[in-house]
Amino acid sequence: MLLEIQRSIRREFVKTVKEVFGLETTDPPLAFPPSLDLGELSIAACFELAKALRRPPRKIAEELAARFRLPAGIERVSVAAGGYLNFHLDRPALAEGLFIERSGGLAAHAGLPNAPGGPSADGQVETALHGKVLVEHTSINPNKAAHIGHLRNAVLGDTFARLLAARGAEVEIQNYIDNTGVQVADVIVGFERLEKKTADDVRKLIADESVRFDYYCWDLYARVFQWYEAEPSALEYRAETLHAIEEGRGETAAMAELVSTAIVRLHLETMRRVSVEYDLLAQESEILRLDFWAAAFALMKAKRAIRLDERGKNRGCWVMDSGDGAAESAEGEDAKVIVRSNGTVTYVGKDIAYHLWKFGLLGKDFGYRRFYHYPSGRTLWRTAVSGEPGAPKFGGVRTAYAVIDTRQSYVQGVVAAAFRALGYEEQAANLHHFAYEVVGLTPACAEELGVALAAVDRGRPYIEVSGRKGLGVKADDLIDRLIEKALEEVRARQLTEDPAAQAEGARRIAVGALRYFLLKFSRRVIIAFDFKEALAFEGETGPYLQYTVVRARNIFRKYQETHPGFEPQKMAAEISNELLSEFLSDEPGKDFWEIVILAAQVEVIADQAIASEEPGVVAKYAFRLAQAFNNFYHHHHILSEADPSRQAFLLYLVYLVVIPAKAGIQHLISSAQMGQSHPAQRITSAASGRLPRRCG
RNA sequence: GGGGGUGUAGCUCAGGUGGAUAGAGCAUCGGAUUUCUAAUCCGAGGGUCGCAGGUUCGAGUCCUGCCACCCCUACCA
Repeated sequence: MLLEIQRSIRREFVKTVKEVFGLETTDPPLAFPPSLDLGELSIAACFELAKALRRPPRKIAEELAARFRLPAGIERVSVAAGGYLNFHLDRPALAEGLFIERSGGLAAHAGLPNAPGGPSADGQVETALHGKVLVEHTSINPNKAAHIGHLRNAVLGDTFARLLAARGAEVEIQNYIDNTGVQVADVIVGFERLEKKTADDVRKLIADESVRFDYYCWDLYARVFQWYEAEPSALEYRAETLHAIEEGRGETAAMAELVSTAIVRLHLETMRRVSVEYDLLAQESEILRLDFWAAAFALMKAKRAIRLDERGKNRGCWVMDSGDGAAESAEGEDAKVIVRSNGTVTYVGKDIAYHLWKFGLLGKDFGYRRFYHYPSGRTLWRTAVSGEPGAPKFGGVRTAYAVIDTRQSYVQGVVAAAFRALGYEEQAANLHHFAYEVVGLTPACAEELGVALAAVDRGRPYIEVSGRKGLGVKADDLIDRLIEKALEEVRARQLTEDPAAQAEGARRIAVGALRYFLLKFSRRVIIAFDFKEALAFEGETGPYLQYTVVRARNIFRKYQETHPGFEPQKMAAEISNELLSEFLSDEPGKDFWEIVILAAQVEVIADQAIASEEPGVVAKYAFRLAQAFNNFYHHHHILSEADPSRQAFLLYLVYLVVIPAKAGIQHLISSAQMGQSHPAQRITSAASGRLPRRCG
């Protein structure tokens, strides 16, 4: 609704400028005026035009205002201050249109307004929503338990994917599994050398229900590093083990397969607890076994994207001259090694191959096998050397997002540079490194976990987590703790006696709190994790949002007790245009209107979040909306309202707010699977140690 | 050395491709309430937007130079 209005204002502005001044302009940015007295949407572009036209901006704005043909939904245009062009919406019309959209659809709007690539999506967002979109996230090394850093990755990626889906994109979610890397090798070294275990021993350990296998590996991994430090010669085992795994030979490789698969299963369970699911596990083992690299290598040699370095420190290596403007590779200093002098591929090389496959540029495909069935009905597939029938078509997308921590920006840049060197400019532009910062621990938190800190460390803003030292907060421990605390709160409130219902409520609240906590920060800032903050249920938190919706629903529920058959979504018929203008008009209706206009912004905000790759934008919005509602809730007691038409209007208003609030919550926080939700709950008006992978 | 990030209230953070009076949560203090269960609401105090220049009608936002902290810059992933 609001998207269409914005679009028509932009279009009309460009047209009017051309008519009045004979000047070609681009679409002007639209902003929200500081106060609703000034209107709902504003354009500041007249200040800019003043230069070209050599006239005062205010005069320009006035002339444009006089000639502006008002698009549908706009009541009037005004000029303010030095030259702002402000647009005042037709309030009853907007409320009505919004209600119709939100209340489910109406054939009249069938699929039109915000369909992907349709007229309303913003230019840059349009590309993202067009065709199938691949989101790669989580990608944890399968060698030990997941920690909070991994949760941040998964929650960011999952929320972003939900937002894309809500705006109409077809989304494919992949989790890259580096099951043949050094991280796995290190744990295998631990099993084989430190614990003298056979593959069969490990198999028994995995089956032993009294042992948390991922926690076991967490400790073992730390022990292996202690050993490496005490005895550097032990590093030879690491190289040896890695080679055996890469080549898939012997009991070592079998054990690695056993361990990584077991850990992957545990990671899936952990992520399922916070409502994160995947479509495909893309494994490095298949990238190796199916010679994806060979295909990529041939391509790169043919297009001369890669060269054999014959001198300097990289002698004998195939390298790429890195960076964007790298003309000045003095003695190969700026070159990135892709193939080592011993002929093996580096991690970047494998990643280039994987990404080429993502865009369907490799000319090869994986085999696929079913791996896991989610209770939600989704099937998770896993790559395999030889597949089984029935697999959907994976990869071959036009746009791909890879959620990988920011420390790997350089490496990801190399992948994009490879694309460009191969002539895939468009794909390089649609290959998004969704970079986010890591999660550290506050010094206090680290000490709480039993780490002895030096005085310098105590003064730091955060302490880096380290898988090698076994320092970090395990995801499941945190979730357990949150659930425990939520359960106390649920019991204290005595909403229900049923223990099962209490447990379910506590679980939902815990997940909501955790997901919101991880989303409320911009992805660019380091989160210094602290139990007190993460366990908070008040203020800007997930439970605050959840409770807001509960309140709204309770109003309807109670009202239904005295008015059987009442259905909020059918109120449109009862609320006349006159009533709407009466309650939304300037003076008395300002507070109401403020909420309506805020509630109308969901799609605009969602598109903004997609364009900026910041799910946090939606989190902030959902919070503002909840705040506005809670304020309203306290000032207007609806059920005891004596005036029936006023009461009807208030109920109508609650409905307008609760729909986008619910949609916001579902996308950010909740466990509900969006695909199957009621159309009105979607964010579309009518269409219905080191971190992940490459780190541990 | 090179590349990137961060620096905004006591603390943790928001601040559309420059715009109209710099915001929120927490914490502190003061109010509201036996409810459409308050996981709430209202109010108060609290700011040299790291520093210095520049660009222009207008800068927290853009440019330049500094300062501080962090990350990357492996034939590791």
